[in-house]
Amino acid sequence: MRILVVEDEQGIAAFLKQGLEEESFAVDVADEGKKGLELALSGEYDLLLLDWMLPGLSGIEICRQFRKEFSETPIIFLTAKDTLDETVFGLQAGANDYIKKPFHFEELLERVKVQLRPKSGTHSIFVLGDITLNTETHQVQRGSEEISLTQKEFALLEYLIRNKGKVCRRTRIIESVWDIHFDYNTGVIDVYINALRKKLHLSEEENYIQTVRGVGYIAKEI
Amino acid sequence: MRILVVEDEQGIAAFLKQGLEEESFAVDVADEGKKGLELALSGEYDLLLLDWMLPGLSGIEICRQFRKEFSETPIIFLTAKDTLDETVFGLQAGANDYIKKPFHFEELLERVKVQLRPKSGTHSIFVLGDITLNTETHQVQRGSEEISLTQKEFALLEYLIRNKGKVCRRTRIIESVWDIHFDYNTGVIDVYINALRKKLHLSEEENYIQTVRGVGYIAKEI
DNA sequence: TACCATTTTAAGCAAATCTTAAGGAAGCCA
DNA sequence: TGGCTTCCTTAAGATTTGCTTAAAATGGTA
Repeated sequence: MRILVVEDEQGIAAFLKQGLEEESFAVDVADEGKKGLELALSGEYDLLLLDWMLPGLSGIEICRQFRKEFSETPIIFLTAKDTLDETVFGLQAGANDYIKKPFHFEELLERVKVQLRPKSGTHSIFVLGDITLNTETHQVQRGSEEISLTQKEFALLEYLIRNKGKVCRRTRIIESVWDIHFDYNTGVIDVYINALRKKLHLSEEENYIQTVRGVGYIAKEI
Repeated sequence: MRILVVEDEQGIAAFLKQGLEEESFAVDVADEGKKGLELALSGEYDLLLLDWMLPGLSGIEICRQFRKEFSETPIIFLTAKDTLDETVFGLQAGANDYIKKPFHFEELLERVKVQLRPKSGTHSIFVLGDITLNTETHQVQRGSEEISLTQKEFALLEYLIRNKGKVCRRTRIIESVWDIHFDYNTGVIDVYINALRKKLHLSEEENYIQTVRGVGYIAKEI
């Protein structure tokens, strides 16, 4: 799941980025309105977090313009206390929710998940064959055996399982898991796929993670 | 735990009643606004589930009136998609959460539990293996040995044990225990984890507080 | 004010993790 | 089959992260 944060206050932006990334979202930050809209319109994001007051373009203006192109992507506003009354306009402009500053991260996360749920089903347990992945406890099991994965391994496996049955293209993987949007001529994915297959003891017959030559990989029940 | 459901659609009401009763809640249903408010004001309920659109009194009106008498009892709204924008007013009127229709029962249950947690979780003694933590007396014991902790140490341990079995991400910890809601760049957590492990004499085998690299820590029975 | 316990910062070290690179294997097409 | 591309595998170097310790800052109290 990719989230765009448009926020000019460095501290808040960094805090959001880190917190959301710990919840295994891929997060990009724009510190200014025009840049924010530009990124948003790329259509790569599953959710937008917009500050209300922004240099360049205001949050509400971004919201309006963005809604012309994308009607589904949820938008959440971050509003300061003294502009709270105006949030009605934000909701009229197509926002889905708003959060008062200062906010608790937990609350924000809740709301983010609420917005994303109908789309992705933010259940914390994912299953692939006899493999289970729990985002709450950060545990992975194969049958009854507990598998210890590193951060990146975990993120990659989560991405694959979330997209179970669909081909995951290398570009998308590198974007979502590594947050790299350019120049992805690197072999990291291969290395990590290899590590996953090893740690999960995947054999020829139990090939839950199959390679699609020239395209990417696919996680499949067999 | 008693729950009042105010909902005019028979099907949904029955569905909720059965589901919640299976979770061993005591559930009453009102199919109309006035009756709902009347029952609610009896003060017998630990939580209210209010439909947004109701014959008689609207959900939001019930919410407002009810809040005048009971400021603590949590209220959750059930809102249809097309009235979603208005839920803001619900939250302003004193609701604690809202759920979009159609919803998954599991999701609703989760939210109900979240709302009831602060009340039901008033147990003052928490246990982790042979460690006990008493929030009332502010005492911690390992076996029969009394462990003397500082405030922060205590708060951190309490947070970890309250979330026993779940990964506690660093951002969350810093929020809940240190009350820092913006970018942090500090090693305090490490220092305090270290202090806890020392004071509790945690060894390799009795590793009740495990680190989840790149994410945070997890308190675990072994 | 001066003392003490507590909290926070800082820094060096160790270890896990991430990335790169390179040689070999396997798939694809003429 | 031969040549090309893509993928697998491994290992070494680079980077990040967490542990530990000590010293500095903070805050309460006599």
